[in-house]
Amino acid sequence: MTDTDPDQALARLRRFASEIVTETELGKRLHSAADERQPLRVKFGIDPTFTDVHVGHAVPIRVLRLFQDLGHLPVLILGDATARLGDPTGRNEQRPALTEEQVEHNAATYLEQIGKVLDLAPGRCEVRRNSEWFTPMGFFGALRLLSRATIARMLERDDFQKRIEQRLPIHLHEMAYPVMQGWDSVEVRADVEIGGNDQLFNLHMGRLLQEREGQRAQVCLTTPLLLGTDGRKMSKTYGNHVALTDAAEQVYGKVMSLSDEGMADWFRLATDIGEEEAAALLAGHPREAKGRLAWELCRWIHDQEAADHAAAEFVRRFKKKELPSDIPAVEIAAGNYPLPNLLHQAGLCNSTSEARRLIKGGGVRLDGTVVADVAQQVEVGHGNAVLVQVGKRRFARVRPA
RNA sequence: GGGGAGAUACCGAAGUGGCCAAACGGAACGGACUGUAAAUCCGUUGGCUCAGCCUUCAGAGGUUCGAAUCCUCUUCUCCCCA
Repeated sequence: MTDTDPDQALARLRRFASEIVTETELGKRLHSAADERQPLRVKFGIDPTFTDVHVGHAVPIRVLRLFQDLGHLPVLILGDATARLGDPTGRNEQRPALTEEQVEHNAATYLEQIGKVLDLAPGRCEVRRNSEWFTPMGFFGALRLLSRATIARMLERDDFQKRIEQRLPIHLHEMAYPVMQGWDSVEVRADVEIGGNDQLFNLHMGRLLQEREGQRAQVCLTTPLLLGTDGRKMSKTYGNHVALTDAAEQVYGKVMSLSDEGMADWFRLATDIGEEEAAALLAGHPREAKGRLAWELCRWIHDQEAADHAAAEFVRRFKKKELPSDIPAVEIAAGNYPLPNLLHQAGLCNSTSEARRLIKGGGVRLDGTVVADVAQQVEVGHGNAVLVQVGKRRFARVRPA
């Protein structure tokens, strides 16, 4: 335990909270934890359904980090059991089932990435997998657990409600999801659970189940959902996410294409910049503010050097409209190619048809000049690398293999 | 167990014998304008040896000169009744 004043701790946590159930209760627990020198057990669960953790996921993890810095104990739950089922939250269809191998692989990559935000050292953090208790539970154990929730309660969730209205299938096992997540809280005796604000229902389920088990119901702290590059909720499914595995240039570029409206949230949730400084930045030119934001994100996900480089590269490419300094080289068999085929072979387009369309649309440059002729022949021979550009972001130097 | 409706391209959704590679909308991509923002405007959106050809409308068969459209079976979903 650190000696941070509990009231101060609460104030710092509030920055990330969209809702706290209840704030009074959280305050009390922070106080009693300090008095008894007994860290709070702060739970956060993440299902290893994909290979990348993105910045949106990282928000609750940052809250976990904050709790950790305040001397509390994060309990990170890798939902290897729940991942195989799939969280129906916000879904209008069932998720595909994952195999055990996929889940294991994803779990490993998740831990590595989460380690960038949270100190995972034993003693500083507890990492659990929920297969630990769900596997031995057995069918009847599972039924006993499910008997604690009702259909009516589940139907309060509007994602289920919508699916019913739209006459989409809802499978029984999908209803099990919130109950499983709630049971995790019972198993780890969570004092607090963190989650995105779309998780509120699931977090409440944890309270309910804990009470039935005679435990003190956890405090729920939800964080606002970070919006992705297209203004929708950040999600891998939408492809609008900034991943913790993205290269610095990608991170910088993606952040720069955020909408202005979303910026304030990003400053608050994804950086450590203080409120006043953030307000000052936001009052200035949005481009400057966004540049700072992009730089901060790069520094966080990579390091300062990478951030500086990404910033310089960005200016070079989009302000001065120069070519990027590192254009990937692509080798293909030497020969004379019709332009569409060249683009396809070099991997810049998915098909020659797509290449033709882009050429007709004026989106293709050869050695810096727009080429609108579909029939253009390009010689790929010894010594002469051809600089090919498709749109604003796809570049390659094509040379013979 | 019985009855009814349905499965169309990335998604939503028209089409119900030839004029359908398939309306429309969303999304995406390219172009213009910019701050690689948003908004707006224009274009594109199955593949190819590209003014022509080839493969698509849940899957497998069938009818027909010709099928996304009709018939049979299969798989999946929704609704109603038991």
